[in-house]
Amino acid sequence: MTTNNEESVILEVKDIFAKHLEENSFRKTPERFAILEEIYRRNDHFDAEALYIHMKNQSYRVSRATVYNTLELLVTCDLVKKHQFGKNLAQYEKSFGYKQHDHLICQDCGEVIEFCDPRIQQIKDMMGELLEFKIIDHSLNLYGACNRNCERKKAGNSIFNSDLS
Amino acid sequence: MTTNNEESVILEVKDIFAKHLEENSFRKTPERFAILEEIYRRNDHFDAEALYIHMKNQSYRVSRATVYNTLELLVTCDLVKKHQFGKNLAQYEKSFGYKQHDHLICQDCGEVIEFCDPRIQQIKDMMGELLEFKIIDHSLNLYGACNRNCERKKAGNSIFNSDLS
DNA sequence: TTGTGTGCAAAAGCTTTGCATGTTG
DNA sequence: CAACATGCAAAGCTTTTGCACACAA
Repeated sequence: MTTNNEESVILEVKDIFAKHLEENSFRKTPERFAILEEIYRRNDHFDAEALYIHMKNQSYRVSRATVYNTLELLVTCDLVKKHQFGKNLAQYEKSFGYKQHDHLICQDCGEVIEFCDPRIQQIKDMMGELLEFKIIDHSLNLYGACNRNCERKKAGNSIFNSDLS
Repeated sequence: MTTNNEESVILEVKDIFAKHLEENSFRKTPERFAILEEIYRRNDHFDAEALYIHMKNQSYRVSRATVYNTLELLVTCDLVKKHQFGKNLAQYEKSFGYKQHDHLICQDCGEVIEFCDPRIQQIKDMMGELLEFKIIDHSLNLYGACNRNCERKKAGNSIFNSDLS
């Protein structure tokens, strides 16, 4: 993950966001792009308040209302994904260029690990057909306890794949 | 689902709850058993407020604090399951004697359909081993739109509205 | 009798809304 | 210039907490 790559991703998602705003006659404000950039410089799961505080700390003048409003816009155009990991607190993560993945959450330390499994897509397809539902989205969270010392793992965050297909 | 069967289930879960309370030196209060009974007479997904209102409407004197406290106890001893269907609102359902199942949620009308798929257990087992996690629980929600008339359903069955009757 | 549980109301925490001001198109 | 977006603060909602009283053990 080079800095150059990060920069090019940011340019790309800004472009996507700009198009989305244009298509829906929303205004291209500096706040909206600043929030998008801030999100794409992160590599973790975060809540709205953390994002707001982090921008404040960088002396960026932005309000909670705008943060929430922009997050909603970004979710709508699939640049950001919104999660609920068992608490009454929405968590977000960037989603452009990411493979569909699910989450394993340690109930002791809160660590979130990502994983992929093709069977989940099979379940979606099958249940959609069986129950006559048009399935748009899903959320699969596994809750448990990491077997090793939570504190050390809290630092890192990894993506594992087990692609059976 | 005969009434006799419902009554015997209620007796059984009250017994389980009583044992759980004893084992943990919690007191067996009438409120706690009344809430348990109320939950086991329902067949839907409900939120804490709906349960509270419903008991109030039956002239049962109970407080929100006790409802939340008791729900927590019931979740701990696996008599009730707690869900988050994408909103900042916890939903509950009785869980004794129920096969493990997951949920399909209509984003238009809020209808909740339950389904089972053995592959989810396979995913849990595999990911637990692969990622060295002891998996305790999971939540799989599929979100989408039911292909048929949502509006009719919206009136009768909405998990997002309290049953005040 | 003792200490936990309860009811009530206030507080806390996350999110949304109203309004005056600023800025995009 | 008009309409929409923003900032700020207040309000809304769900859930938790503090305190005095009640009651289970």
